[in-house]
Amino acid sequence: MTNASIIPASIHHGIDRITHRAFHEQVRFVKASGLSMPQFTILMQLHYQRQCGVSDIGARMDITSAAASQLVEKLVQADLLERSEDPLDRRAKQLRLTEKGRALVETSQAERHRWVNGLMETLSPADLQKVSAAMEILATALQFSRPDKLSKAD
Amino acid sequence: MTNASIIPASIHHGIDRITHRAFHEQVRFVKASGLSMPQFTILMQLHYQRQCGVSDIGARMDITSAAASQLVEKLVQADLLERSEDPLDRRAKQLRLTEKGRALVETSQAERHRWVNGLMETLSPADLQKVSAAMEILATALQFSRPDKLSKAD
DNA sequence: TCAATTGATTAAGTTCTCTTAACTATATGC
DNA sequence: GCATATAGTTAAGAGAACTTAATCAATTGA
Repeated sequence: MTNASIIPASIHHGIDRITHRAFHEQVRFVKASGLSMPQFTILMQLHYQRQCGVSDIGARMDITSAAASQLVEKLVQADLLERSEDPLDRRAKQLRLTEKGRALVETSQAERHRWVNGLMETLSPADLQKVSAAMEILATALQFSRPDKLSKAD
Repeated sequence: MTNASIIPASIHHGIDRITHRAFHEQVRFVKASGLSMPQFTILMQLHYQRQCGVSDIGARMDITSAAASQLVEKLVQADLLERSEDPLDRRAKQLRLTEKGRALVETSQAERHRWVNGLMETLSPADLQKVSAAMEILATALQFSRPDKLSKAD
């Protein structure tokens, strides 16, 4: 660790507000889409993970694989997820977004980008540049820190 | 608007990843706290809004006031919300966080700050400084843009 | 003053998530 | 080869969040 205990409060405050806003918009979008939050969460996980099995879903969402299986079933029915047999282990299933699923995720991102743009347009070019640089730094850091893949804890 | 249509994609990408991570951690925290997401959403709304009525909750969450009333009731039972009569309009109720409610929200923020700190500690002091400056800019912008208060649309 | 509106609650019923338990099929290891 | 573990599904039922409809009390306004 390069610098411990000197993290400026401004960072916490900024992340708090971004989270609050993003969360609110996300909930609205999902509700409008007709999906439930858990269903949408699965789509997002697969967007960032490309592919995984049913029990991976359960592990990440802290629910049983039975519950995960039921949620997945609905998404498959809705043609948002593709569920195929893993050729290397025929017990397992490979889950992926369908074209329609991918499109929905992209729409949700586009919605987010819309209000982000509204925010950015209020900034001076200099501030915009600063925010852009910082975001690149953050995105890179998040890329490496991700507890995304799979934390096989317990 | 000072600058339209030239918003760098890096900003979108960064916000996307922050949102994804923050969302995941938030869901885990709420689940562990024993509350449901809608319940926790109300606590967060009151954290940022200090006080509001039952139907304000419904409006913001896109649910009927009947539903809002039921959710509020549970939070009052759990001693997380205080519900008192509005002296200026005795039909209305004033909702506020109790001390316990405030503490829970603060714990959720502390949890977020924990992983944010973990991320920040991987950065060089120079990058940390850049992120800090950008976050101040963003927090300020969000303060002014907020659709938080009440959008009395339709 | 009295009708219409508004804020909130309650009741009844629907839908969805999630759990446990039982089951199927495949894989692994002695 | 056979026992055991693993991936996933299904069924039954509990619990939560919603909705609509009915109700009550307080406010507004013509």
